[in-house]
Amino acid sequence: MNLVPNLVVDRLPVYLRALNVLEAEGKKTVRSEELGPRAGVNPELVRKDLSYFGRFGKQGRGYEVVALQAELRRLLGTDRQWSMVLVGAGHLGRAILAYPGFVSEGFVIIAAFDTDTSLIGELISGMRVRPAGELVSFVQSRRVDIGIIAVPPAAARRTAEVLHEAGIRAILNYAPVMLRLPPGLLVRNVDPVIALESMTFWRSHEVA
Amino acid sequence: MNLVPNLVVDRLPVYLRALNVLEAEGKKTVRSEELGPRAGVNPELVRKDLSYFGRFGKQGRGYEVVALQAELRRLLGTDRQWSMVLVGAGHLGRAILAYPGFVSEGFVIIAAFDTDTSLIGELISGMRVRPAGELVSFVQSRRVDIGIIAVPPAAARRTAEVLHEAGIRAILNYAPVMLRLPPGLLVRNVDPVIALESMTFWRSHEVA
DNA sequence: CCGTGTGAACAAATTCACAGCC
DNA sequence: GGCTGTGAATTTGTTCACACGG
Repeated sequence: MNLVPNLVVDRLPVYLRALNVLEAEGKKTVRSEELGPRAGVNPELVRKDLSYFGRFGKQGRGYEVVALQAELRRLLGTDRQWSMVLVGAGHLGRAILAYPGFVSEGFVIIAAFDTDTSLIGELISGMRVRPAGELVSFVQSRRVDIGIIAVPPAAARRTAEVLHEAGIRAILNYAPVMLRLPPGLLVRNVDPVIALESMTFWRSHEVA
Repeated sequence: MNLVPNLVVDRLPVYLRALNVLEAEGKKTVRSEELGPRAGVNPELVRKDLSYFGRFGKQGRGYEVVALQAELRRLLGTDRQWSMVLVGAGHLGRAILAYPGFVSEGFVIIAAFDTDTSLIGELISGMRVRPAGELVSFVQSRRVDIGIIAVPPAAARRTAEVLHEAGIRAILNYAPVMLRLPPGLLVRNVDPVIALESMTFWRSHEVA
């Protein structure tokens, strides 16, 4: 499965999102001609991408919405739960704890940590904030799949190192810094400013 | 400037991030050999990418950190301010209003809107929440470059339409839905679940 | 002599176009 | 007849390798 291109994998969640909408709309089947545009790609790319993993469609009919949904969830691993720990319980951390979109897709935050002693013990969205010093022992005593970094930029690298040393191999990084990745560690950045800048570039270079 | 590949443009903000770190570290110059890894790409790609826009380096020396920073900011348009309106003042909206990373890069939120009457008039991070009904007239009476969508998924498409009709041509979408884009409208999605799923895919297919 | 800038070689991704199945 | 699945053609992106400037 290492022969599947990265870019293909990155589109699978997008297809799943589109299927969730189709399911909510009560559609039973969908053609690549419709699924493509809903995911922002063209139809033949949908077919090509899916063909890396199997033959999920039926000629003359298209794809069964619910079946393809289940198939993608299985491929993405979201047919099971993934447990996460949050580091940083400031504004961003609070919003992350309150975000309803994680649990519905199988991502569960099981603990939150912060260095700020004034926050420790506080309940945020029903979650007690623990002292950062307990992070390593917590991770080592439980199955934790993913670490979420929501600390200030200056603390991000150190936090990533601590998480990695504690045995975590996947990090969702909200801090606006690029983390240099040790081999075997997966990192995804959530960085709205980078997203904004890729729009302002085009707006700044318009011919009009 | 339309001949510049999209992928190249997407990497410019990443280079800028790396340069910001280098500047904070007090480095005066940087070679592509160092800048590449810090941005998660290899050195020759840095040189090739930058060469689309000019010759910023000096042979035998590398790039001047501050000068390249300024050059990239100019290219990305972040040498000026971009004004944004926020739609949705729930948990997510609050975190967005409190996020310090926007202003430092020239992105300023000038108004916040919500449909929830119990929120209207409330002060969040010093910003008064306005009724959603005032959104269109506000946008039409001011220069607003970017709309930020932080509403529940079901309301996202309608919000995008309203922003677009009011004349906004760039949207930062935090709602977990893919917006079908009218031509001329730029959209970037900030979706942590999609980021997570592209990691769980690989973790689910490991040979080990 | 070191490191950029860049054409040329290569690799990867997307689109085309159609055979085959429902 | 309609739509998938897929090799082949094409386009796009990356890496190589080296000439050239500081």
